[in-house]
Amino acid sequence: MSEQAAASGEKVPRKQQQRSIVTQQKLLDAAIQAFSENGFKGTSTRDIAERAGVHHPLITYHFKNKDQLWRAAAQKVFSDFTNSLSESLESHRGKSPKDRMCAMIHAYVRYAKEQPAMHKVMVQESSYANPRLEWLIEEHLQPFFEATFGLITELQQLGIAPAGNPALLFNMIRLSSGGLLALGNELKDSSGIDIDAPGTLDEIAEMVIQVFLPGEAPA
Amino acid sequence: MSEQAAASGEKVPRKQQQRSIVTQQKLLDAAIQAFSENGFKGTSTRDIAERAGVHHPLITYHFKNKDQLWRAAAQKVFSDFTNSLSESLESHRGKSPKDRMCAMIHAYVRYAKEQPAMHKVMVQESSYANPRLEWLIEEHLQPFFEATFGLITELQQLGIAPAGNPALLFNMIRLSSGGLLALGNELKDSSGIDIDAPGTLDEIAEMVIQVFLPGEAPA
DNA sequence: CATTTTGCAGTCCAGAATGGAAGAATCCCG
DNA sequence: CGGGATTCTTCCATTCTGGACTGCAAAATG
Repeated sequence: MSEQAAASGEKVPRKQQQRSIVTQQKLLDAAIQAFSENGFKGTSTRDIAERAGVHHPLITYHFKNKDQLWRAAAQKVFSDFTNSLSESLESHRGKSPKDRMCAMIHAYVRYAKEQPAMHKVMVQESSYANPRLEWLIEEHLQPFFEATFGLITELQQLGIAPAGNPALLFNMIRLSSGGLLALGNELKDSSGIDIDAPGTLDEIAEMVIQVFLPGEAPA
Repeated sequence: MSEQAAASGEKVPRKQQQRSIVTQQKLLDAAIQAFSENGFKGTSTRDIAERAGVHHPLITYHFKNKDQLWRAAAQKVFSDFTNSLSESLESHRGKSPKDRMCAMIHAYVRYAKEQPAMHKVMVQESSYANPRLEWLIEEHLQPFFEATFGLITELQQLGIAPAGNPALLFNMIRLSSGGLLALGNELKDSSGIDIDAPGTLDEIAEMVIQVFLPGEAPA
């Protein structure tokens, strides 16, 4: 479309400069960090800019306003997650439902460690009804959840996962996996669990599997 | 000590007036609500005062500052919880470990519904190391957790709870129970789970029990 | 290399949040 | 009912917040 536009006399936009990409990236990373620590209301654009090492009016320039910056940051977190997940699922295509679910849990735990902001942001935005929560659900949670409910139901029919409301079961799995990583700072002092220790991540994933998928896969 | 002080000539403080107690209560309730919605940084003392229907300098008067108000609010939430829990445990004294744990889970779910602020605040304060988190752990979480680890270990030895790190297991139970209620706003739209529907609370508790305590109690 | 667009620094503003001072109203207790 | 403590209200100075604006620097394009 844009080349056609050029042919028809409309101005064609120049390509984005490298330094601009770097600035946006720095702002997004800082925003994810800040928003996950202090929530939307509790985060000032100046704080984000400072973390990014950038003058604060650049936020207006690159993202228009605080709300759009939040959306861009959330978009990054969740699409990175989706990529990470589908990569993992890809390599387990054709395997048994239990294998696929196990792969999913491992991927989820791994990403929750790498980006604990994902879980934190979900909890924070769920605190009260707001447009960001609606956006989050529609854009990212719904599609992912609905795709997974099917797998859960299948596992229940195979006797691998316990019976009951699959949506409830799925959310418990999600909270057990993601919640632990989001609580990182607390767990060390309250329970002696060090999520940075090597092996802890796999230990968590394996325990989730053991608890939520206790049945053996049929031969 | 204070009566002796009066005898020895020191001035004895007058008793607190009723209206003062009411004001403090209103402020505490408003604070719990506000802090759980927007976190510590995201909450302004003026917002709290407004929710409480009270002039904002009264916060300074009654609680000295925002930090102390937060502590008083958290204190209320957690000691209410502790009371609710020990009441439930009291009525199951002498029962089997599994019965006691089941009672605990039901009590936890019930309280998490009544006061979702408890879970939200824990997640929010865990976002980064801070003095409030330290206080929370030392004052409320540590004691509760350590008391429960023993019960979990016992259940594992009886073959009722799955093997593995008891601290990890306990935290998964806690997150599965409390997390669902804290996500209330999200679950309805993302998963079709209505935590306000009658029976949902028991359904959650029963599923947690089914998943985390699958073994039968020995006769 | 000249021109034009893109990206950035610095400044500014109106409104909101903050802590706190000072005085008025209310209530307890003798 | 009066003195003294408690509780509340009004007001202020300072800082913070999101966002707008201007002009300069840097890079892309021909």
